[in-house]
Amino acid sequence: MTATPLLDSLNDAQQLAVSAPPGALLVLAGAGSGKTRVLTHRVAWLVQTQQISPLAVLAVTFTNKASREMRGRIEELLRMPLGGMWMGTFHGLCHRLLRMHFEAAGLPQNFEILDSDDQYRQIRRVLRELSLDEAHWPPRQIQWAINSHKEEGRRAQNLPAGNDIQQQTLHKIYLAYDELCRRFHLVDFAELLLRSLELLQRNQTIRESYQQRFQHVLVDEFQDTNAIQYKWLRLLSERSKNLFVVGDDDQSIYGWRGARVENLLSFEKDFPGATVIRLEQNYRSSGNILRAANAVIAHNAGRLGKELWTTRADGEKIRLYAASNEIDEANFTVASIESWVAGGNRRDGCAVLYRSNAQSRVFEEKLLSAGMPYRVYGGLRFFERAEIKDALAYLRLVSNRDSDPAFERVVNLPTRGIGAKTLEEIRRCARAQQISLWCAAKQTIAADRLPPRASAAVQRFLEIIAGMTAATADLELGEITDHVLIHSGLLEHYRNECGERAQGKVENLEELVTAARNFTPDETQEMGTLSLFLANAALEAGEGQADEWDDCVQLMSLHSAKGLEFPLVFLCGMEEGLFPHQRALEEPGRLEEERRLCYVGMTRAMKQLTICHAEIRRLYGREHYGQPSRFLKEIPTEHIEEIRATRMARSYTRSSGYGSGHGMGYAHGHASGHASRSSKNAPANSSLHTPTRPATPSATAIADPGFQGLKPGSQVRHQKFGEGMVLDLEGRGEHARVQVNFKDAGQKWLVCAHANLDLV
DNA sequence: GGGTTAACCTTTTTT
DNA sequence: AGGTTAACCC
Repeated sequence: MTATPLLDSLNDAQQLAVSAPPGALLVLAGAGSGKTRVLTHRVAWLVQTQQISPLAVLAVTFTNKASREMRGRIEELLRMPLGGMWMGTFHGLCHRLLRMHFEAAGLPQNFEILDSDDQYRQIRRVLRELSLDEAHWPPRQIQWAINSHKEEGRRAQNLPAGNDIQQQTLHKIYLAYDELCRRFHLVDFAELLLRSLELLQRNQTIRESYQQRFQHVLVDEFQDTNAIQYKWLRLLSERSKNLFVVGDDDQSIYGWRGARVENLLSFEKDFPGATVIRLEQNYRSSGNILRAANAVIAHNAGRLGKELWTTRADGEKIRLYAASNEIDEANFTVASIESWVAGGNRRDGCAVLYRSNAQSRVFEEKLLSAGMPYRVYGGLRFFERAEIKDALAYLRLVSNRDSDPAFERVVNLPTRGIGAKTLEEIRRCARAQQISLWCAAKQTIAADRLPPRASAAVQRFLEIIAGMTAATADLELGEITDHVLIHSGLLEHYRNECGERAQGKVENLEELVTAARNFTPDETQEMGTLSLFLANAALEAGEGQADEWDDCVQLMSLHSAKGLEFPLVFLCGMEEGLFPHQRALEEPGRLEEERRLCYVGMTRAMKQLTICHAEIRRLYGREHYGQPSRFLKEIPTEHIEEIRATRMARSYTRSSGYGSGHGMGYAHGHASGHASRSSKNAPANSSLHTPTRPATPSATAIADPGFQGLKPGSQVRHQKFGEGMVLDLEGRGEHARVQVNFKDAGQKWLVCAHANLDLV
């Protein structure tokens, strides 16, 4: 028994962390080691035993979901509501700061949040205004570049103009974009963070009041923080020095979007005297799974170092299945799930994990034909759907007519005779006088610069908006939304659209009214409920799928799986080029992140982990010969059991929809399968399929004279590049190409007809 | 203004 | 391959 019941249910390391004395503290929390428990108990402990007011605590997470869950759990522990405690995502908290101190932050009170889609549109608008060709200046890349700058804290004004024309133009676009945002009161996601940081940096009074208020700052998923988030945290905890961060360098999988593991790796250096506590006891996975995951992650260099252990039994070995293609892979997976469910287990205990979302389709098809309910994570979320964004745009105009993004979006939706010409005229007027599109539209009509028809159409649009504003002034949010949907003509527009999708859109719009009716702002401010609703829609896009099925198989990318756990996990598509992803192989330093992703995937599994790879995979209309992922070779063989397909269960051709699966037809191999595992390096030689592979298109390609008898695994010599191994083949005849990994020259695609390759 | 065709892109995702 | 988006034509 410990001093407080809060600590009773914790292990030694967890107790140490939860009851640590004030100061900087890093909890290195391995997968499944009770990270969330430590965070929630820490807050509860501070409040309960240290007489810290919840108002003096700042707790930061990365997702709204995590934040909600954490709040709920702490409230449960304390048996009291945490009402005024500052707890939320970085973006949510920064937004709150900016709303409260908009003036000091140099923002108008009615600033609007741009989500990435809105931001993309604005960038295109800037490109248009600068007369830059989108083909040469891809908006996506510009968006990425601008966000990277902001996330590193670099303002356009402070950037050097750059040496080459590329950099100079980018700089020009960045400047113009920021100017546009300033002019129209727009704040993008990165801007929320940067602006908030600058507010604290520049305004001493505000800074000190928050530094004084927040006696304890706690951060979840610290390995995912980017440069400004880290600065923001340091600044806020500068006075109290109580920064409690929880993270796992081995689960850092968002480096590609600006997250800096370095923040975690150098924590002890940045905070001299900081305590580091390791949580290494894993409560999730059985021994085989855990040791295999440990072995894989051990291949990474530059780790803080951690080795998970468990008191659990070894459990089942990791099942390894070499599928002939992605269809076979899906059939096998579905069959396995079927027998698991037949054994009385829940479907939602099964997860199919993959590297890229494109892989989900085959699984969906097979699950569908097996009559197995499933749920795919990822994809468009509620507030990101086009029809919802249309409706929100109307609401935005009602709340603030000067919102240009909203104006652009719905001025002619449903179509009301306002075409590109008319719009261009209005835009020109707006640009020339630095006024909003709304004002420009008014002026354009007044100045009689439009043909009568167009003029009348614009006039009608302005009246619709003005009419809605007047009519909804005294209504509740739900009724406002309802009114706007009807009087904008939007609902009618989607009702008239035919097809299944249109019906879903109408349903979504109706759901929006429900969402609006149920919306209760969690902060009472001078801002109208409508504005808060709109800000909330941008910050919290809602669940990926509207209807959450009760008990269904879970399909998701490895990234989405972080933080979750399932008794039964399938890790699919474990092939070189797919996982680790080709793009990751091309960029230096990305391989380790892929390995961490693999580690994350493996450690999701509690009872049984199945890893699949396919010898041939059709992806984006091409067929690829994938060698088994290098990560497989990093798993000690004693943790692996190979599953072999009996001939009958195998789906050899793509067209046969054979083998919807009956949980039969797969034979369990034993540890003796090591020899054949190593043979997977040269899949074409595997005795399993070579003799019986029929003339699939790919097999034809191999027999094609263009390939001169090359196949994956062949050793070849090139006059210039030297020796190498064939990785992949595609196309046929004179267009046939071959991918070779040369010892010295690296990976290259060559046209067979010209390459003059010699078989070694 | 609506419907059709052609070009395009396709890692991972939250806010 | 497949889906979306942009240009294009009536």
